[in-house]
Amino acid sequence: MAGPAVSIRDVATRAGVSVGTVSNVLNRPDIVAASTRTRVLAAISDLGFVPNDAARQLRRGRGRTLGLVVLDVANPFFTDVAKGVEEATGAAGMAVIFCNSDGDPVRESAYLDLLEEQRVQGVLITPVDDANERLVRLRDRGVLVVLLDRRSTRPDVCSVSVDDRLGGELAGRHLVETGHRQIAFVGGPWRLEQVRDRYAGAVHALREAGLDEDRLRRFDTASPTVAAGRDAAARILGQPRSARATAVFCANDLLALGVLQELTRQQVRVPEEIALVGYDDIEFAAAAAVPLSSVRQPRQRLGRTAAALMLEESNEPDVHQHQQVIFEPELVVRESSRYTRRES
Amino acid sequence: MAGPAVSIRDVATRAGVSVGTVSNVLNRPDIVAASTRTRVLAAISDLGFVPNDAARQLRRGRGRTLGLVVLDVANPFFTDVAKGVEEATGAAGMAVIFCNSDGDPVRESAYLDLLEEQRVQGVLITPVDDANERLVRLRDRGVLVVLLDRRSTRPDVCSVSVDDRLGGELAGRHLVETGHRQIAFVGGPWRLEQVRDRYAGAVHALREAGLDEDRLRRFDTASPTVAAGRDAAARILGQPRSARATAVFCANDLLALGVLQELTRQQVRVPEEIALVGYDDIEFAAAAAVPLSSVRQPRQRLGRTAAALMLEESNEPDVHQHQQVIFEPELVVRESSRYTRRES
DNA sequence: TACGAATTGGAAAGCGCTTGCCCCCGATCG
DNA sequence: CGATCGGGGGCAAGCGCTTTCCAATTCGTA
Repeated sequence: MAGPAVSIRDVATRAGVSVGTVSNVLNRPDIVAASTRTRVLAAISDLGFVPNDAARQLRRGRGRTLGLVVLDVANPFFTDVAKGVEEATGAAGMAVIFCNSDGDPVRESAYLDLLEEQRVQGVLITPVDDANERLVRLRDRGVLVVLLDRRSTRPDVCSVSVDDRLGGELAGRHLVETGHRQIAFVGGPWRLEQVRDRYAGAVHALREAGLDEDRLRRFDTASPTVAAGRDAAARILGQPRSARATAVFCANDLLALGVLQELTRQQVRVPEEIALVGYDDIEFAAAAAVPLSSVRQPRQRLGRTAAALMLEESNEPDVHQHQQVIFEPELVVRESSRYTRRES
Repeated sequence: MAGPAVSIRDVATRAGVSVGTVSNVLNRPDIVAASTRTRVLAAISDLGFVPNDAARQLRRGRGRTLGLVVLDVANPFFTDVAKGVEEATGAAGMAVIFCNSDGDPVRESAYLDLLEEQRVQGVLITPVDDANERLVRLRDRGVLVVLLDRRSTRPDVCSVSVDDRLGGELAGRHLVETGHRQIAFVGGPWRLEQVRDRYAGAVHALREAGLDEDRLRRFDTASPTVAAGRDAAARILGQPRSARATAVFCANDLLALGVLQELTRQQVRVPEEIALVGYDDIEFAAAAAVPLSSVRQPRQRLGRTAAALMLEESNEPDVHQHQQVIFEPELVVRESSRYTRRES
């Protein structure tokens, strides 16, 4: 059943050359004479030889894979980021080990162990919390680390992120300008820096408009998922009518979609009774029951840039400058917040 | 910067034992005396030793990773499948290399090469076409192969799928029963067996009702995405009113969401003017502008089962029986098709 | 024709780990 | 009390590949 497992030696024998020469054909084809090269290549394809990357990696010290650790595979935001990463790495012939921490520090840590055992070239990660200690240790061992969707606090670690504070501000300002004075913020877990920053941005927008910051009421969620969104909406609707928010700003679109579902179920009209703004502008936001206003992030670009930074650091360590790339988000207004409230 | 790369030898020295003993502590702790074991363990943690999986793999012949090749990472169907896979493999301490063929045979093949180089234990794959030849070759080389969301035609290859024909039938029958006589089928690329089977199922439902099969009109799409769905809807609406379909059955929910968007944009009422049924029942289907009827598949279970099959074959080759697992889909009726048409 | 330079390919030393084999030593048995 | 037994651990041979160092061959040139 299991084939004969052809190795570089078999190729060498068949081509009538030494093992070293075959290796050269594989890695530095230019230094071997054309005639020998074709002969070796022929032997390779005759035998169906596929080099063993483990052996290569063992010899070279580091492999051709890199790890990508995200908070949630099921979140389209992250799948788009992953696409960007893949785009950049695929071109460089590298494999991506895709890990899903699910926002759980324990799982995150387990995956980091695994990646370390694999001797990956580097790790692109959206950390669950500020687990910098663990990441610094990784780096000290020679594993490149690039923070994804999170600003690095250390000058010697690259990061690619989007200005979440600004995003929060855009959303907050938009809601204030359309007349809202009681706004609910749905997000969580609070442990996530993204959530805190988006909240802070919204608070800033309120202050800027001369409003008291307690106009923005936090509804924490256990996770950034559709189900958690439905749950949060139920809590919001549980408030006495007079104190109830007239607008909801969600830390991501999954939550917003959940909120929207629950509001619809309870027959609350969006945006007339409650306006809604999400975050990420995932593809499904535009297709929602009420097309969702959302803060757009350059998702694929985020991934592509992070991967590029890593590859650069890996291939040209001397040229490479550590940097914190920050993109700007952009507010996309759709139905869900297209209703201007009379001041009350 | 790069740390001292501690190897098993350093651990051995520090613990005052031989390299072999350290290895034994790692792999067969029971055969090592308790006192030695604790000493070694202490050394390991003092030094922060992390075993090099490449070396282990080289020695053992095969690694602790497996490949998962899907048609589209951005499709929630596949991310849910991936979650199932991860669930099963994570428990077994295995890593998943997540690959995205994007429905492109070339990319698929490139990823297969890569996985082969990595000497993965096995590959879980939703093949782009019936590229069985390539997969059989893989198998002959000792790489386990399990087909995912696709029925295996060979008795010696495991597969886990959902009965797509039945799914198509359920959708078709439902539409026929609610009075539709002109139905559009949106799906593609036609190359995908899933698409063809779902279509065939719907055709069967028509026949069963004594209707001519040309009542089901195919609108092929280049890809199973939201954008392609919008495009297909435009084509459907381009038909003369009299011949225009009163219902659309889409080969997946992404397409259905796209169709819905375009219909809404052109102010065609769903379901009154045109009813809509999707496939997969992704989470976003229920949250759509008009909640989408859809054929539900046990997504996570699909992934979990496939991974379990692979692990079983890997760990207990003698016990293992190759099998073709087939789950049954289920129709979930929501707003988008909840309107019964008068016969015309 | 002959010498050195340049080119080409071979030999061999590991990379870090697993594992079969063997040895040592204290315990058990006749 | 000597021979036997068996558990614990050391030794060393590679796994498949890369890469450095050299030897051999070829070519250009005087």
